[in-house]
This record gives sequence, structure tokens and C-alpha cells, in this order.
Amino acid sequence: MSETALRQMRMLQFIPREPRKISAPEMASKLTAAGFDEVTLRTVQRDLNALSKHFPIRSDEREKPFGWFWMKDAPAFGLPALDPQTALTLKLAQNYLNLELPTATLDYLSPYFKAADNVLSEMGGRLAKWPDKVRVLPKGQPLLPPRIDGDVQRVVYQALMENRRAEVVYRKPAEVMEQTFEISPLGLVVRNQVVYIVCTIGESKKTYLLVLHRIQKAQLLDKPAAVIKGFSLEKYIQQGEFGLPTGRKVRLEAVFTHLAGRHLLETALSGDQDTEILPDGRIRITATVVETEELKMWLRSFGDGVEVISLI
Amino acid sequence: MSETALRQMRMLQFIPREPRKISAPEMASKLTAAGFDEVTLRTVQRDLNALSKHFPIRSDEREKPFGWFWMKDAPAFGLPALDPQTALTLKLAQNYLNLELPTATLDYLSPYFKAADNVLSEMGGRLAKWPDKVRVLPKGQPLLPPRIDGDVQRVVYQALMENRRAEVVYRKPAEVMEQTFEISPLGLVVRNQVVYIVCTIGESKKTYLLVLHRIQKAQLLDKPAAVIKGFSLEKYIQQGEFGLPTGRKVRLEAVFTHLAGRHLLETALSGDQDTEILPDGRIRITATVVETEELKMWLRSFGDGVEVISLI
DNA sequence: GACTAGGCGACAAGCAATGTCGCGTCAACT
DNA sequence: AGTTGACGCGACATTGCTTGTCGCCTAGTC
Repeated sequence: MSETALRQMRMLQFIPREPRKISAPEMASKLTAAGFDEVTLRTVQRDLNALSKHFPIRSDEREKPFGWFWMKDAPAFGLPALDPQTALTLKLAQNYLNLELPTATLDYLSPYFKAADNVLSEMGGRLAKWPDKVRVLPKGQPLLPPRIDGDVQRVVYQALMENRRAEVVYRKPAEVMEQTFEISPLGLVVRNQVVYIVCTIGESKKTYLLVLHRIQKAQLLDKPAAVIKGFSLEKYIQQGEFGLPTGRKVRLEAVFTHLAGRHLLETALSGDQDTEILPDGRIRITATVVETEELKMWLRSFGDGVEVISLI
Repeated sequence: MSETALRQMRMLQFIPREPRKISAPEMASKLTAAGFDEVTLRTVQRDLNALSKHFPIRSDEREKPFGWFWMKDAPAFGLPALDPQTALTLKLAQNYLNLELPTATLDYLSPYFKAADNVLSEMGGRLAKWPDKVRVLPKGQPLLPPRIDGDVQRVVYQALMENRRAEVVYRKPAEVMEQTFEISPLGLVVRNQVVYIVCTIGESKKTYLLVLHRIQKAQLLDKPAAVIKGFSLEKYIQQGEFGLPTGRKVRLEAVFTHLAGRHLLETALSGDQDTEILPDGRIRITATVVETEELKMWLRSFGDGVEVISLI
């Protein structure tokens, strides 16, 4: 296979999507870094021009080192191509994520979902009806997602990833006053469509929990994030900051009515779950579970459908 | 840009992933169909060999028209390449889906998740620690997913997509006896990690609900699926086949303790939700909701934390 | 106005890609 | 067992593409 073809494919990967861009000299140095020896700048220029004739790639020629980029709405095509099974799975995932992730977050994945649509609709007319064939039913009571600002999200995510600080304008729900913080994000926790930011504020060592959709404005700062030695998101969550208590392991013994408990026969509470079907059809379950608020809510949700024998 | 390079890229897209495969003659005809005139079979053979030297592509040489395929665990690389934001979103999605979709289903997406891992770990050492920075907390009590056979899943999905029949061997949970059905899948519903197949059996017009993980064996038949005129998955679900009753709209009025209800201030029950904070801190919510079993379970799960005033 | 960086056209040398042909192999059919 | 056909692959000459070099042009900068 010719060096040329390989190089051009590699170049396609180095070209970013529209807001960002790459210049020919940058590209040349990336290529040499990637092991393509002795590529003249001239060759890179020629290649970029050639690629733009066959792919949705354009150059910004307003200033001199031209900036090359994939057009914003260029469809993502993957290698290997999406097979129908994977496309179906993607749509399933989309169906589900729509219920659970904020829209602004999910937008990043839309080129993939679009690609899945294409695959499925190309597979012949019959298959075009797939949306009528697949459904995801939500777990629990559906709630409306809070509105998240796209720019705010981008800044916060970037700050988290690049260990930088951000200045955010924050407003608590029932308050009119806005506050401005300089945050150093430590972690991101998503639960029930709400995105939480674990962070420190200013030079303080104390960790705070901000809610993404309460941030009105955010601006990335060119300052490295404050470092908290030994911080671990896992431990932080274990501490019960999200209302989940320490998570002691307990032995649950309970008797469910047949209707309420039969799903546990197939989706067990734990690996060591014991089940016994009583003569009257009721189901006795014994399992080792973690004692959390969720567990209590889950048990309560069955109302009369469950009788808890013991929980030690 | 040379015809050669373009053709080879196109070939990469035509090559399927491991279980499936494509032969050189097939490839040749696909290429001519795609507008590449006059490609000798010999050239295609040469190209395939060349590609396999630079990509995780292999050929099955056990029988004569060799079958070419991308290796099962080949990482998917997309064009344009995954940017860090998208990669992070993908990992977030994976985190979520792990809790909700059966593992066998999610396996189809694993190349994408792997690609996201690569992007994130290449972004410099600091970013390699991202898994410690992002967490998704499950909604409700976590249950163990049932085990689904990969082959069974593939066959059933394919039957659904191609409107064909499949022969399945089915075993109900507490029974030893296996039954064999010839099913025509009508739709797929996923709820709480359980995949349900809505289908007809044999020539009957009655719809049945099978559970994917109870299928022991499945074989695709070369018979078109039985057609049910006017079937709609949407309507089927509305009929309450999943224990969700008809879904009458009702007006809910309830008073929550502050702790139990404050999340409703930001993630509302409905668009027309009214909230009032009572002098003692409790929260009165009025909203139009659909009366479902989920709603009742949700209300019960708060125990003493909520007092339902009316539900009409 | 000189200087610099980058883009681009032109051109000859070299290298790669292609079609053709022939041989070998394997499997299926007669 | 022989025949036939499909396929993969090595070899080779020819065609045509790719590449580095050089020089010119433009736009911004000191």
C-alpha cells in the first residue's frame, strides 16, 4: 500500500471539526511525529487540496497559514462501517440516553446517531420503519430534565479535563442573587438527569458540590486547577455526599407477592440471592445488599407487595 | 487525489466486522456499483492484501473465495476523529448504559468506547485519569442483569430488521421443559435491562411477549415474517402489556417534606407543574401526570415523605 | 521598503499501480 | 478419475501519478 494513501488517511484523522482547525505546517510536523519521514510542506499542501475535493473539508483562507477543518455538519463515517446490528444498538442507546442525559450533552453524539439512521434507512425500505420497532421504557417516574447551557457545559468539561480553573456565575434555585466563583473541578457525577460538579472554590481546600444547570455563565481561566492531595471521587461518593449513606452490607430477607417479586427470579438483587416460592405463590428472597437510601425507597415502592422479614 | 487511494478507503468501508465477511469478487462488484470503473479482480486482490498490512483486517482462507473482515476487536476510528468532548460524552454514555442495557447488547458499541478511551489517554498523562473524574449513579435499586446469549441476540435482531422468522428454543424461569417456537418478531422493548420481543408465533395472529434471555437457542429461517396489519408498537405498549395501565392523565396534588421534594424544584414532574413552599418548609406540588404503576410506586417510595392530597 | 512566511504553478526523475498472462490449487460436477 | 471452473498469486512491461526543487506571488511585519 502506498505511503501516499496511508499518509492521506492519517491526515483525515488529524483534521479537526469546524470550530477548531489545523494549518499545513502543523500538519507536516504531526505527520513527521507520526513516523512519515521526509514530507515536504509542499506535499502536505497538495494533499490537503486533494482531500478537500473528495471530502467535506474546507480551508479558512482569511489569514496566511490557512486553517483546515471538517465542515461542521460533515457526517461522521466510521471504519469499519456501522453494521446494522450496531446501528440498531446505537439507536437503542439514543432512545435511552434521551431520557437520562441532558440534551446539550447528547448533542455531541448526534453525528453518530445520524450515521446509524443512514445505515438503517439504506438497508432497504422495510427497515426504514425501524423506529416503530424499538422502544426503551424508562425506569421509574420520568421527570423533566433541567435546561443546561451548551457553552457552560463545554467550559466546565474542558476545565475538568485539562485541570484548569473556570469562573462561573451561579444561582441557587429559589434565590435571586448570583454568586461568582473561581472553581477547580475535581469530578463529575451524573444522577437522574442532573449533572453535579465536585470542585474546590478559590484556594480553599474544602470541596463543594455545584449543579451544572444552575451555572448561568462560565469562562475558562488560564490557571492550573488547585490540587487536593489524595482526593478520590469514589471515596467522596462513599462518604454519602449524595445522600447515599455509607453503604454497609446487610442481609435482606423479604417475602414478595408473586406479582411484585417475580422479576427478581431473573434479575437478581445480588449474586448470592436465594429464592423460594412459597405454597401460596409468594416469593421469599434472601440476598446480601448494600444498605442505601435507594434500597429503602425501592422496598417502600412495593407498598403492601413486600414484607421485610429482616435487614441486618 | 488518486483513484487508488479513494478506492482503498471505500474498500475499508465495505469490509464488515468479524462474524461477517466479504470476498474479493463481491468487493469488485460493489466497487463498480459505487462508480469505480474497470477494476480488475486482480487489483482488488492486491488492494485487500495491501490493506491487511496496515489495518487489522484479515482473511479467512479456509475456502476459496477468501472472506475478508475487520478483526473482532479492531478499534473503530471515525472520521472526523473523536474530539475530547465527544469522547468524554461517549464514556459518560457508556457509564450509563452499563447500568441499563444488557451486556451482550452493549458489546456492539465497545469499539466506540475503546476509541474514546484511546483519545482520552492520548491527550496527555493528566487526562488519563479521567475515569476517576466521572461517575454515573444509578437510578433506583440496582439489579443484576440477566445473561443473554450473543448468538441468540444476533439472530433475533436480524430477524426483526429483515422481517424474517426465527426458530427459538424457549424456557420459562421455573420450568424444566423447553418449547420451540417459530416466531415473527414485531418489535423490541427494553426495560430495566430486560429485553422483550413482541412477536407472533407460527401463523397465529395473536401477539406474544418473549423475554430475550429466556431463549436458549435461535436460528434464522429463510421465511418472510407473518404480517399483522395495523400493528403498532406504540399502541401495543399503550394497551398496558407491560403493566403500565392505559395512561389516563390526572392532576396530582401532593405535599412533600423539604428533603423529599426539593429535587422537584429543578427536575419537574411536568411542564405545567406548580410549586409552593409552605411556611414549615414543606413543598406543595401540583402537576398533570400520567397515571401509571410507575407513578404509584414512585409516590409510595417516599413513604412518610409525601402526602398525596388528590389524584384525579 | 525590505523581510519573512506561506501558498502555488511548473517540471523532470523516479516510483508505484495496473492489466495481462500463466500457473497452481481446490472443490464440485460428470 | 478426469474435467471444469473459480480463485489466488507471482511476474512483467507500461502507464501515469507522486514528489522534491525552484521560483514567483501575496500579505503581513518591522
